[in-house]
Amino acid sequence: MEKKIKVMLVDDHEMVRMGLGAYISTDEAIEILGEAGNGKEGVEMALERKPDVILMDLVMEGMNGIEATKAITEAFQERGWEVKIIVLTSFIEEDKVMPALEAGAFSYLLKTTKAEDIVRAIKKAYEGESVLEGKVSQVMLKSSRKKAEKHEILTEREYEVLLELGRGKTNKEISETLFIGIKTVKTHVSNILSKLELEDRTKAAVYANKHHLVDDEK
Amino acid sequence: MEKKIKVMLVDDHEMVRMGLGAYISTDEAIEILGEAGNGKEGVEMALERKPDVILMDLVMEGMNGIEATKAITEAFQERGWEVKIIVLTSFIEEDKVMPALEAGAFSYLLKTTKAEDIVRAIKKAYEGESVLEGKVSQVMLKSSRKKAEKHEILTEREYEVLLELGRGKTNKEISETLFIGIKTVKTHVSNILSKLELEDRTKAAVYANKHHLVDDEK
DNA sequence: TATACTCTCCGCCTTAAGACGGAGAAAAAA
DNA sequence: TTTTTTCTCCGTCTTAAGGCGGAGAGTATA
Repeated sequence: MEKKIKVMLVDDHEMVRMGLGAYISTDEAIEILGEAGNGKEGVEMALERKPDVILMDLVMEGMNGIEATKAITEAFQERGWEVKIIVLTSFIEEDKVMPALEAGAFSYLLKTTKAEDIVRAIKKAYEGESVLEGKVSQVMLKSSRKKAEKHEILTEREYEVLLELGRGKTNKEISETLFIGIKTVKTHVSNILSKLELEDRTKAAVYANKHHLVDDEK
Repeated sequence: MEKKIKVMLVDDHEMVRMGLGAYISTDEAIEILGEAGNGKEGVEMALERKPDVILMDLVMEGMNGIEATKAITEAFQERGWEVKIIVLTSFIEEDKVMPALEAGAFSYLLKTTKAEDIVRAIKKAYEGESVLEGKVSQVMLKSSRKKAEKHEILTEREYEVLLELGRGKTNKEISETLFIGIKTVKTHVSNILSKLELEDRTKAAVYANKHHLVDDEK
């Protein structure tokens, strides 16, 4: 029992840190190395204190959890250190599961997870065993067997045109934006429609928006 | 000091409840009456234990915070009881601020709020003073002085047509969905375009999507 | 080198869109 | 009761869209 698992918390919710910290530190095998309130702080503290396990929130002001995870993973790799990052998130954010894992997250838990299960996950992570929230594995499966999003078969130029379609532009407007002839735009649009199996530009615009291809600020 | 403020927590994150609970109960003027892990439980417990103040999470599985707030407010009003509900949320969910307040929320705080400030808010709520996160007041201002969303000047029927446009339908498809003639659809579409100051159906479709008028499931 | 892909642009043709103006019926408001 | 709205539909006219086929130039790839 001489060596405790050194854990760090990164979360911008003070009360979450308090709750987690309080519960976790009741476990003799674990010690809390420190807490950080945002990604940047987290990265710095991690490099300073070399934790074994980091509980990382995803949604944070400034540097978010994915960026912080990536930064820490890379920095530790360079130095030959090791750390397991457990991503904690409020609810399944489907589109962030894969990026988080790619960024180097080792486990993925929901914040609704019971405290004792989190402690268990920390121990498992320390021992090299990854824990993924049930729903997460489903998301992974879905995204792996997902027949490559249709729009991925578009060429680069076609994709650009699709974005403009998603903004509601006419062929003329697109031709002016991309500095090409209207005829060319029409060719691209036709190709896009047939590749995406859509009937008209309006459906393409809806497609682009539904798939969050377009910037969302009104 | 004989009478403590009776507080209840409703949040589906056990660790938040633990953190909040632990901190809050260190304050002599406050006692934790109980914790609930979802809206339904929260409503039942509130009716049973008659708390003075409820800290209510907004995002929860099953019955969410807004519904729970409404249910509790109504039930207490019927019985002539009083309770102050403080809504807690992870980040500014602009579109939920007003609904929450309308449902009867007394204060609105972010989860990033420091624990001591939360305690302060509880005491103020008990004394009848509402606390609104700075950003919240801005949102309220924005939504109150907001020049009625353009689409609010649409007639009911036009609005229905706009929804179909947002789904990418053609005039013919819309006419079949709404059981009206194509000519009629065209009239509606023309009116919509001129009212919303848009040039074509594609822009209308984008508009509908950007304003979340359309159901979002892919 | 030969092949394939991408981006660019042409003409021709058909049709869905959209503007403009008009109008009847029903319901709500003045 | 008169007026206003709303919903419905008509005809006409113009044009943006989109399908089809072809093609030259540049670049990546086998």
